[in-house]
Amino acid sequence: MVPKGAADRLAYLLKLIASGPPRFALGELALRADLPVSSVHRLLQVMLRSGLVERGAGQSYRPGRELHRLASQLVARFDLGRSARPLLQDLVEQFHETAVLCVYSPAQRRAIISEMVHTPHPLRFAVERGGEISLPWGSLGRAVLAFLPPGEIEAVMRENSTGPLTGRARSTRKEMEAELAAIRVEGVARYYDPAIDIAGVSGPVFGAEREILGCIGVTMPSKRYQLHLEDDLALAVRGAARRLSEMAAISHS
Amino acid sequence: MVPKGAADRLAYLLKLIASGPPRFALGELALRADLPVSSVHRLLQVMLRSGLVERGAGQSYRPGRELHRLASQLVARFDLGRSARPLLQDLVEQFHETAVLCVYSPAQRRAIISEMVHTPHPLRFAVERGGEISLPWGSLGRAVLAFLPPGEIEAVMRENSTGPLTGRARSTRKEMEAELAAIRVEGVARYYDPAIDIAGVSGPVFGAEREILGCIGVTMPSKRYQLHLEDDLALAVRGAARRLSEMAAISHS
DNA sequence: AACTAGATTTCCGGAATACGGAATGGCTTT
DNA sequence: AAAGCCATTCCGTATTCCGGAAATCTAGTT
Repeated sequence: MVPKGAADRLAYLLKLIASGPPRFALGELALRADLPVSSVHRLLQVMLRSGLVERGAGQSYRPGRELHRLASQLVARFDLGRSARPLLQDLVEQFHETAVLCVYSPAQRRAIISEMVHTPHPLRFAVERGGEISLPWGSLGRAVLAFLPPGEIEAVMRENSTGPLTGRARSTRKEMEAELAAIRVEGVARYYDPAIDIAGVSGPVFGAEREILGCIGVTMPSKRYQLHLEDDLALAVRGAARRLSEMAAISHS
Repeated sequence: MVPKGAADRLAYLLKLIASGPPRFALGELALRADLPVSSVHRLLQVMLRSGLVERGAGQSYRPGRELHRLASQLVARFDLGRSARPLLQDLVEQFHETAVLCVYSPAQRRAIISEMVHTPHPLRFAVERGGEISLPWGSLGRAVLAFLPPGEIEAVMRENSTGPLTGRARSTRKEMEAELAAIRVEGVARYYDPAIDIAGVSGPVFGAEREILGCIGVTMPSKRYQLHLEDDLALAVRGAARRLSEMAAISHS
């Protein structure tokens, strides 16, 4: 479960630190990491030496300036969230429904809501930045799932066997594969489930080498789904996703 | 010179990768890192496993999605460059001279230009994002240097013994210490050197725990320096730097 | 001020892993 | 089709890592 070997563990701890609080204690980190305190301590010494973490007031640690510098360098090259924002705003203006950007994390095999522009409608979903999206359900998840490498799809399907909202068993492997194939052909994932009053359309976003980065989607109560000219919506969503993919490709060339 | 031990080397390579090209080859990285190819290869396997790097087309490597995710998380919490931008713009509007944000990298003991808003004047310096600032010279460097821990100041002074532009030896250790003390008292660093036609005023920017993050400064040809009401300029620069420090502190609490 | 509870830091022997030169294997190019 | 280049694997050695336990340190309390 927990990584073994100094290098593996350093990478593991870095992720925990980046996603953790701005100040943390040794013991607390050891607990989150599920590692012996002395081992975490030794690795923190390494990170201190390289500036990736620093000491704070009292006896606390914090992400270091070198880590922030490293992050800035990467984000300066291309910031998916920032680039997506105007596209999301356009979608909301056009359809008056909530538009979101999801980013996919291959290591955790999870999709996370990264950016979001809300609909003006008072009835909307309580999605929030940082919220997790289940890959096998909903348009957002499936827009990503459909474009994962085959082996990864298998793994995701094994891990998530029941739905997060409905709790009911998912469709069979075969049905699902057919649905994903359809998504690959059309270039967007549609979802419509009156039972839980949710609907949406999402398009995949790719990186410079056509690896999947996430998706752009528009979600709404299923009641409002029919009101839209569905093909217009699908066209616009696919267009936005493709534009974003192009921007990612250009910035990495 | 090059780090030894798997964890140290992983941190070292991560920095090289983040600051390197968006696609790279094993051999190339090994060369930049000054490490044996087989050692770099082994460490890249570790990073692949954790998603920090990924394979690209052909046989190339690239920064992985996990690394971008990690970077986004950190930057989302607080983005110094983004927060500084409006402050820089205000300074330029007010004084019509180039305003810049420098960030300090403690590991390399260097300051780098991170954000910049140019003066409308046609005569201006060819400073660019990513350009290095020598710490012992100029207002930008000294605004940072003055607020480093004593041991670090010593180290910087030992490393840089001659100026980058003038090439002349720096003032004595004693003189320099007096100048830095004055900067600490006043809260801004002033620089005025007609010999190389450069002048500027800079203020230090601190993090949540008063560690120095960098500085905000306004630079100009020395000819134009007298035209400004110097105290107004110093006051405005110090104000901007303090505002930015407050923003950093708030976002990390 | 002295004490206590909690945390961090150091220590150390045993074991696992990192190390890197050299050989192999696989792309890409001429 | 062949050659050159680069990535990958192999393997014996030696170094580093590992983690429980002891020693220190810090902060809070009596």
